[in-house]
Amino acid sequence: MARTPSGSNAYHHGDLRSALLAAADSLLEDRGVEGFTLRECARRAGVSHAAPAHHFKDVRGLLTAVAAGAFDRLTTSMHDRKALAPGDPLSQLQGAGEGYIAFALGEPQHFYLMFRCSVVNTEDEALSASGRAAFLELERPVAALHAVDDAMADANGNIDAVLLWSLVHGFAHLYLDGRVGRYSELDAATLAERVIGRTLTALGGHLPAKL
Amino acid sequence: MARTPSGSNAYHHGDLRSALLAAADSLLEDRGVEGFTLRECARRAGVSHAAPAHHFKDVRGLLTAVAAGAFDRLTTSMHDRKALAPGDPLSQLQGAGEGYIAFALGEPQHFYLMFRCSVVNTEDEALSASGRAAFLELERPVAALHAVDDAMADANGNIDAVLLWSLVHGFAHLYLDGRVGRYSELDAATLAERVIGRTLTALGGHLPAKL
DNA sequence: GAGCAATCTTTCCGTCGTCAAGATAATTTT
DNA sequence: AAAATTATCTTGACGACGGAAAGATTGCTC
Repeated sequence: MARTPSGSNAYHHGDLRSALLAAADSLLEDRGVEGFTLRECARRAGVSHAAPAHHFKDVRGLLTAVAAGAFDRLTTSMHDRKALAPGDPLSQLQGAGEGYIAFALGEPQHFYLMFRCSVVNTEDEALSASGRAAFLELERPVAALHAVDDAMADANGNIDAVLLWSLVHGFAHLYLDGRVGRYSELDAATLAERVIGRTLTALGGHLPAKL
Repeated sequence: MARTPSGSNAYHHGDLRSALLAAADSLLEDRGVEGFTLRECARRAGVSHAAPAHHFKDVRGLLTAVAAGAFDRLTTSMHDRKALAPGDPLSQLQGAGEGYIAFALGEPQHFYLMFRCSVVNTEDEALSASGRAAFLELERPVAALHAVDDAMADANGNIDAVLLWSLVHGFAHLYLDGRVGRYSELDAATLAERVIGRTLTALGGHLPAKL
């Protein structure tokens, strides 16, 4: 198993599946989703253009696997930021949001891919599992916040999760498109930190009544 | 000028540019950005596959024009909603946000296209003008809100515009991806209304100090 | 060691975007 | 009004793409 140490075997690469995923990652980073090509991916892996079909049904299958891996890294990014933050729900939410945006800015092409449902097999088991895991990182602190304040939970149900998720998701997309940069001299991370912070303090200061 | 009334002239369609734009609109709606094809577009316009080149440099040029038109309709959608709302800045913002999302849900494929910078010529003059006009519909009420409350303007600068824009943009994308539907039995419009409403009341109730 | 399954290559097909060259219609010039 | 010019559209070609089919090679199983 593992890879054949016999140098360059024309046949039976040994771990072509992993090699293709690595090639796909670098190709995606270089050319973006639109410039992604199955044949170029095979070329980078040093293999014929029909080889990937034996490991992934088609280009969609390959990109689906790439997207699943990216979701896992998104989860990690959010998780890491939360670990550095204080334990209260608001700080945890701030960390999760910043982690979300940090991943998007760090791997823009992967981030695009993950939400391009027409390019990816949304019914894939691994992909949807990784997707759910990622968003749990954001939803758990929201639930914790509501647990602290029952009135808020009753009044707003799961609105807040959707709200914060929309916020960081939209910010990431708009910033990557270069549509918010000119609005501020702040760098992306600082701007994101303030946008999330302002939202959370507003929501947090809005616990009672008022709606 | 205008179109030749002489029925089906093989040559000199008369208004092929408009016909191609119409064909592109319907094709985009049917197949999405990924399924969009210049040849199929020409087919729908009843013209050879090389004809579009005389009116649009390439497929990117055609899609750029389509995107510009879509931005104009986005502007209209926001403008119309604001016209129906009360005149106070918060209500205007609520209307603009709902109009933004209403457009996205009504023309999802066009909405996708507008923000797919790798498929569109972002340096196109008409496109960027239409884009700026659309976002002004959202930014003007924010400025009005800050004019009412100077302290807020000083403290938050243009953060609020980025915040609200990110919110509606992210919500639209996530809802279209089917990622927020299962979180609520509410239909999209109602959910959007509540998300925006909750954000605005939180921000509005957060005028003084607190940061 | 023989058969079998998995893996990879080669070849082929239809479609794509773009280019070049030719044909036709409208416009301008003379 | 006729000729020349320009704009518009078609046809045909090219290379690149994704995918399918068939053949070659290797590793696994019995």
